[in-house]
Amino acid sequence: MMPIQDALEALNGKWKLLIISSISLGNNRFKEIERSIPKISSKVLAKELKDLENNKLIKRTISDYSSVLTEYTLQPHAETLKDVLIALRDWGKLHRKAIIDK
Amino acid sequence: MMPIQDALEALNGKWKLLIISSISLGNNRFKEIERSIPKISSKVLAKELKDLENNKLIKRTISDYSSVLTEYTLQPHAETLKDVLIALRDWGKLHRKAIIDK
DNA sequence: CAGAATCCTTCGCGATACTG
DNA sequence: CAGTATCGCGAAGGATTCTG
Repeated sequence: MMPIQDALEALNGKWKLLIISSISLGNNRFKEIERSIPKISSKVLAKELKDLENNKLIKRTISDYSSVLTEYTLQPHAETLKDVLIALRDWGKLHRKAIIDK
Repeated sequence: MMPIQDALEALNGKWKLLIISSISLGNNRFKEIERSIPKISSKVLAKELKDLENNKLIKRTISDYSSVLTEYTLQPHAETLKDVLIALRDWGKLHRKAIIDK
């Protein structure tokens, strides 16, 4: 039971897994991520990115003096989350069939 | 992306997956579930159980006129969530090692 | 572009007490 | 036992504006 609780705590909120998924799909810039996730605001995105960075799930790299080229990449530790994402995505499809569509 | 969002929406909050996990471990009565999840309150549990029922993830069965024998069981549709739970639990262990312990 | 600042509203959730 | 009823706080999140 406890490991699940640990995981849920690190991934709390409705955004973190989506952000990780987005980055893993090749969106590495702030605006790219923002555009890839419908309805997220820049404020929330900034905050979630910090959380993820603190939890060592992503890495922030500033490769430009003017900070216009900040990039976010997954840490190895987040790579292992892909199994979760896959399972979640598979279930999401089933769920949509079962509930949302009729 | 969207299926993940669907899944996250159905499983929102920090309790639903824990509840499903608990039921899958054999806790079928209200009090059993409550006791198995540290820190959850009866109010929150009642509300989450309703949500899960509405989403057809669990089934509520009253087998006594005085409602003292209510039981909660997983719907087939929730069984497919076990892959998510397994992935999450595996990752939770890693995460604990990586972050929480030093 | 990549955010920070501010203001404001909603909501998850806890605490406590009560009911059939 | 299996919940319901109230109260209330703090955090999450939306909208908008601003900055280097």
